[in-house]
Amino acid sequence: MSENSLETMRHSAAHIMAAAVQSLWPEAKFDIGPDTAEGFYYDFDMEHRLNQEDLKKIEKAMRKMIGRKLPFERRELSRKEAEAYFAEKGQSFKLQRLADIPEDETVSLYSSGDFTDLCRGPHLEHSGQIGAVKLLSVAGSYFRGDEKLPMLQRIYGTAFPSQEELQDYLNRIEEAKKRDHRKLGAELELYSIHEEIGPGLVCWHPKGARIRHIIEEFWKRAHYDNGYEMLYTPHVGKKRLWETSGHLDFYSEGMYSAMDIDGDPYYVKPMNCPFHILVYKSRPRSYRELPCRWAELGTVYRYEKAGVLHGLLRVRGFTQDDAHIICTPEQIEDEIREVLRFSLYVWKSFGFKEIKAYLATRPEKAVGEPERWEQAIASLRKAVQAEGLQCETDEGGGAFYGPKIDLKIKDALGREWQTTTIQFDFNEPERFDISYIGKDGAKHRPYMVHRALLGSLERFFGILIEHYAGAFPLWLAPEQVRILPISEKFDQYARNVAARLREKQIRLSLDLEPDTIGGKIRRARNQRIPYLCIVGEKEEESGSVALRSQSKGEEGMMKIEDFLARIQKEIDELA
RNA sequence: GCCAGCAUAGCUCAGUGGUAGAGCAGCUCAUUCGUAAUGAGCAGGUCCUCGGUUCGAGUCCGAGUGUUGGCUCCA
Repeated sequence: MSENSLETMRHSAAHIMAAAVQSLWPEAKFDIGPDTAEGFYYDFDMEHRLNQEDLKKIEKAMRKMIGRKLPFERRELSRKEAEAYFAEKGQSFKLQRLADIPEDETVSLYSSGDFTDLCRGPHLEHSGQIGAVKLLSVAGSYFRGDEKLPMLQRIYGTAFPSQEELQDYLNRIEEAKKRDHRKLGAELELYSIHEEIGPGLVCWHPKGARIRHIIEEFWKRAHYDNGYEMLYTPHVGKKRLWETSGHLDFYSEGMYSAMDIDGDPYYVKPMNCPFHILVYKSRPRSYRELPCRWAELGTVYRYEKAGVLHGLLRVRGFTQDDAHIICTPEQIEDEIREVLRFSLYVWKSFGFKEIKAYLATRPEKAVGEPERWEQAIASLRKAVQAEGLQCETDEGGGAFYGPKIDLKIKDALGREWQTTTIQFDFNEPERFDISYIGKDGAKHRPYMVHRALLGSLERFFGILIEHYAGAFPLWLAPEQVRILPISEKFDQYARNVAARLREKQIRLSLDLEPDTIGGKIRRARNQRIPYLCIVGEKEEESGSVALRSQSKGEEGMMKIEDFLARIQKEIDELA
């Protein structure tokens, strides 16, 4: 049985890679080798530590096998026979994988050349049908992904039908490297992380901070316009608070150890919710004042394992664009829908159009009555449908305290990023015993929803840098315009132009260095400045600038008023 | 945290056991220029840290720190 899909080809390529590894290191033990979204991998266990040189050797052996058009031969056999086969070969991982196969399923082996693998298939007819192959990297990987189990060596590779398609893929990787926010972050002087301060702790430089400020202003305006109020809350709280909230029971591995203040242990906050709840609890609440929509750009600190830190995308101190919505059960559906609508508006404003939803439902171990879970999930589902979002359901994937919707956005390179999260919480309202007085004069338990739209400002900034490849749209650009006089003779005119633009709050600089115009342009281009105004004799005579834009290049002479009108319009449209 | 790499000037990198190098950036001087690099000069180093081997370590060995690619986890 064979099927010539890309997945099948990659899976077959994984087999051929395993065969090549077996030919080079006969003592290797094999785990599994599936295809992935981008290619394939195979996990091995052996004494020899694989390196880059080995990948070349393996690739070479693979090419040979591909050239020999080795058939993939399927053989079905009894569980006993299969066990005997892998036991004889000393393939202990294969024996464990074999034990995972349900009793009623047939056990099949696939052979290609001297390599035989436990495999459901399907495969290509023969290895000659594998197109262009490339091995990419070696990495460690736990058996079954469990950190208590042995660490295996994983080789990642990819395969495409043709050399051209493979080259396209490799070019995309190159393009992604050029956009890497860590590289651009240093080049454009946006942020830095210092060994002396600590890993995962971010310093925002003037240009990065300027962008953050613009994001925050936009965010606050949008929240006020959409019925939210802002809170500011402290960075630390007593041990007792975190016991009440349940964080010390369920989240302690993410929290830093306590500090002593007057003999009392205090913890730095990993979340803002307990503080918001105490604001709610500061006096009795009536149903008339619900929903409460309270937002905060709350800076939190979470312990992340050293190996997972990654630029701005995974850090230990970050600012969540957090909010908590406390409302009555009758309001919950509208509230969820409103949050989702608001989130999509924010994403659109920042230039992200493709968005997918992931709904996570009740896990085995959960708090809260099942009916509440059902109502919550139903309202999440309705909201997603109402907004016409594509949605996948992750059954049992919710947190123990409530179901959630996560949004993933697609960037300019088609990569997905998890950002927005909208989470029900049936735990904390109980633990803090919060209530509201209903129409009936009785106390009722409100619903509570946590939500972060951008996720965290650090992570969002990282995504934004890569999405725009450092060339921020005009409204976000830290330096919107640079004025470049042709020579020092026109410095004064350049200053006059700058003054005209500054009156309109345009962020700009003047390049008065004694360089050639080519040198100045090059420098400005490298800084990804949206508009360059080149000024010389002709411009001075006519009260204009020679415009060069980041997106279109040379655009010719333009009156200062016309230029101002144009960029003002662009800024207003968040373009 | 675990596995495997990497760490030399602000940045990108060369330097295989014998006196630390280049380009760019910086500073100074000259040049006054029309759309992606004007020229010359100067300055710049705890070769990540600590320990070891050696007559001698940027180079070899060990430990630590940071970082990269993964695993696990997640905003």
